[in-house]
Amino acid sequence: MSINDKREEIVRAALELIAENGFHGAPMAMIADKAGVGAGTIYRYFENKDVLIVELYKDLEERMYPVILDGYAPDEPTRERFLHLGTALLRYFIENPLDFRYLEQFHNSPYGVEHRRDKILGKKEGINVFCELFEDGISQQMMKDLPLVILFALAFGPLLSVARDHILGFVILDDLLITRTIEACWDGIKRQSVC
Amino acid sequence: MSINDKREEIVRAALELIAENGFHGAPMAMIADKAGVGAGTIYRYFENKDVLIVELYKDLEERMYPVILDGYAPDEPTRERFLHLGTALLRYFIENPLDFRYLEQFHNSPYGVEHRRDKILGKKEGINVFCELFEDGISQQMMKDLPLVILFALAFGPLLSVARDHILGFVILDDLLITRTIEACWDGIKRQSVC
DNA sequence: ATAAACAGAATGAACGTTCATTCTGTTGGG
DNA sequence: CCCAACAGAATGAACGTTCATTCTGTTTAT
Repeated sequence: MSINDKREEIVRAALELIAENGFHGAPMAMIADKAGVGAGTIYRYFENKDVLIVELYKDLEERMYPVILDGYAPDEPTRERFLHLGTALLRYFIENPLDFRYLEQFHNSPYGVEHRRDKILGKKEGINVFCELFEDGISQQMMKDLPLVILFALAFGPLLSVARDHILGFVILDDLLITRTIEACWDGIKRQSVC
Repeated sequence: MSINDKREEIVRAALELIAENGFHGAPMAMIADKAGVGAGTIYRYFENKDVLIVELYKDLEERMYPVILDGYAPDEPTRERFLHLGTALLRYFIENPLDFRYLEQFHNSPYGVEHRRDKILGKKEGINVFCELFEDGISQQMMKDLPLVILFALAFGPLLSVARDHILGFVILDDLLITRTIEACWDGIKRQSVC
């Protein structure tokens, strides 16, 4: 097994165990076992458990963004761009339930809050596509004039909920249902025309 | 201190510590300390930590429902009923951040998933008001004809997100913003008229 | 006086991390 | 071409800490 394979195995094992059992249901010894390495070996690749957890998060983000942005055309109309991103994101979560569960665990932990604070205050890259989209939408008067965080909540809150429901088996999302859900999210953020 | 006071103190201490630090940042000894009782005393009131956690959850639910249902008129139009419930819920979370944080911790833990499964499959009471509202809305063709879980996600997903953002200080929700957010949620679930 | 309620010390299981040792592959002198 | 010497990767038993829970002696109420 090459060096990269070994790191890869550790990361994969950690992802699986943490996604399924949470941070505290994934002792280092168990991760080592599942990865097929000795307990001490993990520490040759990651300084400690916290570092492993954060690195794994970064890995996931890097894997995710290209997939979501695949086929994304910044010159399409706002609505189409939103539907593209929303659909891609929801599909990614459904097709990669381990990734989704891990991201949830991470976001609901102290790591996640810290990370979130950095992103919102310090404007890290990555979510920029989303920010731009929303800022465009507002300035074109296509979207409601609400603070960005609220637009994010309206757009992605439901998305996370339905992804979780699907993964836990509370609903089965087929293509039609995915489309209709994302369109409903759009209805939430779009400026309602007077009828 | 009467017997009920002592139980009350334990529950309050547990709520505070778990809401702020998570289940694993709230050791029994610390809860005992904060409650002003001995560590062993907790076990006179709760068989073990799990029982304490679940009982605390039930306490919160019982405290919450009356507040949210206060002033709720089942004969009002669907839209008004939805705005009432949504606003009341969001307000409750904002005014009781400890309760909110605890509920989040709970829902994102194995306890919560279990509980959720029971509710959705076994139809426990409590969320019935919400179910009725959505079923009404669908049959009156006021709401989109989507599975209940998805309507729930569209309605409450954003609500949880903004509550969290407010509590973490990422946004400050005043009365106007609360109203506009809930109205946006309504836009998400309501049937869009053709323009 | 008695028994229930209580506090906090004691207990043992579980965990993250360390480190002395083993294993593995590479180098270089003959 | 061979193998002795070596480097550093890998290992897992052992350590110290933390925690839920239990035990024990004391206090309190009746």
